[in-house]
Order: sequence, then C-alpha cells, then structure tokens
Amino acid sequence: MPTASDFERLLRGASLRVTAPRIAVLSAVHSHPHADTDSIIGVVRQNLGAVSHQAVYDVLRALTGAGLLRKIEPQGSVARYEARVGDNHHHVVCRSCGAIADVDCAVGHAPCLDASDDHGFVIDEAEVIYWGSCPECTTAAKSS
Amino acid sequence: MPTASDFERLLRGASLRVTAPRIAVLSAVHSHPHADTDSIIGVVRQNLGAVSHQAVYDVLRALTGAGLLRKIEPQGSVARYEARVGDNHHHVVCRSCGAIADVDCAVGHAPCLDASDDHGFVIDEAEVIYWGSCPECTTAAKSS
DNA sequence: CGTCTTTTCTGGAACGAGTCAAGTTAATGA
DNA sequence: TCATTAACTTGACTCGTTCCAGAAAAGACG
Repeated sequence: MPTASDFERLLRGASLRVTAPRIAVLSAVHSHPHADTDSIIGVVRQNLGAVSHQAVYDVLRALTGAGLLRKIEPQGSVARYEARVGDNHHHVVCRSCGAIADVDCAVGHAPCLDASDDHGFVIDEAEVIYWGSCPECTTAAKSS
Repeated sequence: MPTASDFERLLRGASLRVTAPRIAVLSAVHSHPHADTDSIIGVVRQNLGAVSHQAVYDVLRALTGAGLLRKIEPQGSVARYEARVGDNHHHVVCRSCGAIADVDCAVGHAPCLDASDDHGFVIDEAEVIYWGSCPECTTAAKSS
C-alpha cells in the first residue's frame, strides 16, 4: 500500500500539482480497485471531510489523462477507476452482481493486439471484458 | 438485405408480436450497423412517421433480450446496436472519429474464452474492443 | 516573505441518455 | 368477432456527468 508521499511523487512525476483531493483520490482508488465515482467520493470525504463531487470528477479526469488511473466502464455499469496501469490486463465481470476482477492477458504479454482483419485500422490497444458469473453467484444459482 | 417478411419470421421465431415499429427497427439496424439509438429513431420515423422514442427503446430492449440484436457500448459512446448476432465477432473503434468496424475473432472460432486466471469465475463470453485509428483519421493525422 | 499568475475547488445549474407510470391501441388466439 | 394481453403513446422524471462563474490555493519570481 503506497503512502501519501508515494502519491505525491506520482503526481509530481506527471507534472501535476500536489493537492489534498488528488492524494485522497489516488489513495481511494488504490485501496478500492474498480470503485465507481460515487464510492470514491465517499471514501475521499471520509478522509478529507467536505470535497465537492466536481473536484473528484476533475481529479479523476486529470489523473486518467495523465495515465495514473485507468477508467473502465462495462455495459450497464457506471464509470469505474483502477490504479493498475500500463500492464495491459483485462477484466472479468459478473453478469448478476457486477463484481469485477483483474485478469492478466491470456496468451502471453501483449498478443491481443492481433486482429484477423483490421480493415486498415491502426490498432494500439485491445480491451477485453470477460462476462460470466462470479464464484458467489455461481454457488447461489446452483443451490437454488 | 432481408425483407419485411424475413423480419416477421425472425420475430415470430422469438415469440414476439409482429408490429410495425419492430419491423422498422430491425430493418433500420440491418441497414445501419452500429447505429446509436438516436439514429435508429430517425430512420424508423422516416419509414413509419411518428414513433415515440420510448417505443424504440422498448423494442431495442426486447430484441436485444431475444437475441435478435446485440448492444455494444464502447467507452465514451452511447449505446449502439447491430444485427450480427451469434458469431462472436469483435469490434475496432477509432479513437478520433468513433468509427466502428467488425472484426472476426482472431485466433480461431471462439478461443477468446480462455483467461489466464479466471478467479473462479465461470466465463461465457469474451468481449473484445480494439482501439486505434481508422484509415481516414490515420491519413489525416499524417498529412498534418 | 510577499505578490502575481495559473490552476484548482466550490456550489449550483444544466444536460442528455435512458427509465417509469398510467392510459390507450392493436396483435393474437379462441 | 371478441377477449386477452402485449405493445405503444405521452409526459414527467431520474441519475451520472458536465458546464459555468466566482473564490481559493499552489507554484513561480522578485
């Protein structure tokens, strides 16, 4: 678990000003991976007291733009953020409860970039979402 | 290009009532793949005259639920629909203009279902979105 | 340390895709 | 043809997100 000064270094490294809300948001996302904006606002307020939702939205956008956070938004879900960046990993999403888990890239380190016919597109990233049922929901479904 | 009676057959096959709005929506999605809801409403109204947006939303949900349409919603885009269903194909999306093209599954017929570590999830579908730049935007970027 | 400039934060209003609810219309099947 | 029930219309409304204008704070410079 990184400390406040780690986050400060991250921010400076991205030439972003160091502010309490930014540290708090970074910390919240690190400790709550895949959290939606509302939860992040909640966690930030627990640590800092009153912070406007606007500030959190701005911070999230700034950090996402700087590559410090990654935004994911599976179908039917609101925007979620995670702190694991730069390692091209993917996600499993549970159809019934919406739980999200990380999955490393299946076939090696970054092979998903091959499409069979790219229609002339220059592809720079492949985003994969696996849909299914999480262990809890699978168990619940069987026992019913 | 399927005809109205083809669509009628599709609807009956899914035990759905055959109504003008449904035929019009099916037809619109077939002729405008990857169209967003608003465009679909526009096309449907061109063919039928007044149709409430609510009706189109209902129809889209019913048809998606019945497996006659597929809903896709890449990040930063509104919901889009397509009529190619059941063949597990994927999409390339242009980062700058939002263009979408179909891509067949890369590694064979349905291999994407393997994740390296599934965390106990039971996976039934892999959804892949390739991000990049379409031919037009690539050319435009180079020449500038 | 104090001032200036720039960026960020606050609070509130606004936006837009999508949903809800109640009543009417029309497709289906007997 | 009639009853049943699914589908459509209308209009208000929710909710995540963004925009705006002014106030506050951070970093730069003398």
